[in-house]
This record gives sequence, structure tokens and C-alpha cells, in this order.
Amino acid sequence: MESSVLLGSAIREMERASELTTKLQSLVELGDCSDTAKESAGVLSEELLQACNVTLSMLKSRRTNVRIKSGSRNVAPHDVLIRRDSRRNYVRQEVTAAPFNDGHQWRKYGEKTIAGCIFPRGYYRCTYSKDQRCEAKKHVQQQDCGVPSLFLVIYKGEHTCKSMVLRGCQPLEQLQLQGCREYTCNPSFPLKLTATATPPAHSFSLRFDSEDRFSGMNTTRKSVDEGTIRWQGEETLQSSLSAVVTSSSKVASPDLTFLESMETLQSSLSAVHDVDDEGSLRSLGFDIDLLRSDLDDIDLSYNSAIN
DNA sequence: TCGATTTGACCCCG
DNA sequence: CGGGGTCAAATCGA
Repeated sequence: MESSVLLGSAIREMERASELTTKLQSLVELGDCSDTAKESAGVLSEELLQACNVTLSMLKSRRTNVRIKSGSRNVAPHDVLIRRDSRRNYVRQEVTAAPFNDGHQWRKYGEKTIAGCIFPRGYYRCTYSKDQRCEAKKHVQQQDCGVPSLFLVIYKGEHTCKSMVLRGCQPLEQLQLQGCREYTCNPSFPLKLTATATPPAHSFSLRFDSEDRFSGMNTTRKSVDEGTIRWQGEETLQSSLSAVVTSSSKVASPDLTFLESMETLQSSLSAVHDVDDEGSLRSLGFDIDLLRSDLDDIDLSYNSAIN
């Protein structure tokens, strides 16, 4: 069971690597030596390398065979196990490359060297443990030296706090995404945005990288329907910001306005793209005002003036 | 100055 | 008694 879950994840990563290789190959066959083509090739190579590294980490971790003492069960990477402890509190354990991207805020209260483990175990409790008597805790332990590294995370107790700081109660957050500016939403998670053009399809890809001191750089992307951006929050804020904007060659207007399709949200998003003499997209900038809650699920469509 | 992290000491349980 | 979990003072950094 555990092996099949792991194998499935590894296969998906390799399928992604295969797709990236195909794209890279197409780019090479075009023989385009422009800067944007080089940049796109660089991005694809980077994604390809990461997909390979993730797969390697999974397979290496499987070899080292992570074992949970209580219950004596093996937990494969990305496998999730839920049980109750002796106090009938929920205990959930999982192996992940991003142990802090779980949508909650944690405060570290201890660290301990564990017998037989290379890396120390970190002890965290909910930031609101005192204010709201939230008893949620988690232990985080690095499993290997892979890139990205995998961590065993054991969650104990359920969140009773009303925090959900990454999902709603925060004041209006202004997020400006312009080219390659950096945006930091939390001192612990510096985020870096990169924008890249991919000729000749005039498509743009926006990628959000999140980085923390344990798992290093994480990159996420989303699939997009033509003419729309589907920006869907996943379990965590930090890994959810990824969008690919595809504008066909018929788009000639320098102004591209994205309209919010969900009236209940208070967010607004506008984008301006810059075209060169031949009408090809050269750069794309976003200005986004949003509430954190917006990140849960946003559907956007755009109108574009056609000359 | 205050909140978060670090780290050594202490407690508890098997 | 030893190892894991927590406490709390010291330290860090924004």
C-alpha cells in the first residue's frame, strides 16, 4: 500500500518530467535563439531538474524506509496516516517536502536530538495556543539530505483556534506582482515571483517560488484553460500562487484586464502586457489587491481588446 | 521593545 | 534509567 502510493507519486513526477522534456525538445527544434527563447529553455530545464530531484528523493526515502514507532507502521513519502492517540486526540502523520506549508501558524517551542536520527526533531505548537487555548501541535523531523529534503511531520490535536490567518481574517493585503519583483508575505517564507515569456505561442508563465530554511525552494504551477486563469488555493498559501496566462496571437492590445468572476470576493486584478513592434508579448505585469481568503479559490477571466 | 527562536535543564513515562 | 517532550531563560532580529 505504502509502496503503491509512493510509486504513484514518483510516476506522476516522471510523467511531468517527460512532458517538460517534450516541450524543451520542441523549443530546441524551433531553433529560436532569442533571449526569450533562451529564458524559456532555462525555465523548462529548471523544472525538469526539479521533477527529477523530487522523484529521486521519493525513491531514496523509500529505500531508507521511514518507520513510525507508535503502531509500527511504515509511512512512505506523501502518504498520510490518521489515528488517535491514547487520549483519543487525532494524530496525523505525513511525509512532505514542505513541512511548514500547511495553512497554519506555528511557534517553535523546542528541539531535540532523537536517538538514531541524523537530524533533530523540532517541536511546534499553534501560535494561538495561549490566546485561544488551541492545543494543536506538530513535530517536524527531516528524513534525508535529498533535494528537496523530505520531512516527517506528526500533527497532534486539532486546531480549535479561529485563526486561519492564511485564510481570511487578515487585513487587506496588497500584493504587487510586477515582472520579477519579490513579495514577502511572511518573514519565514520569502516568496519570489518570476515571469517568463514563451514564444512563439505568446504564452506567459508565472511561477511562484516559496522558500523556507528547511526544505529550500519549492515551485508550484497550475494548469490553465485558454483565456482564463484558474488560481486555486491548495492546502497552503505559500504553495498556491501560480498562474499561467495564455494569450493567443490575436491579442494586440497593450492592455489586458482581468475581471473577477466571483462577486463575493473583494479582490481585483489587472494586468498590463507589453508588446514589441511585431505585436508579440514582451512582458506582463500584474497588480493584485486581495484578501488572504481570496486565495482559497479564484476564477478569473479576461477581456482583451482586439485591434 | 516585543515576539520568535534557541537551547540547556527538567519532567515524565515506559 | 534513558529517551522523548516541554519549559523557560537567553538570545536574536525586525
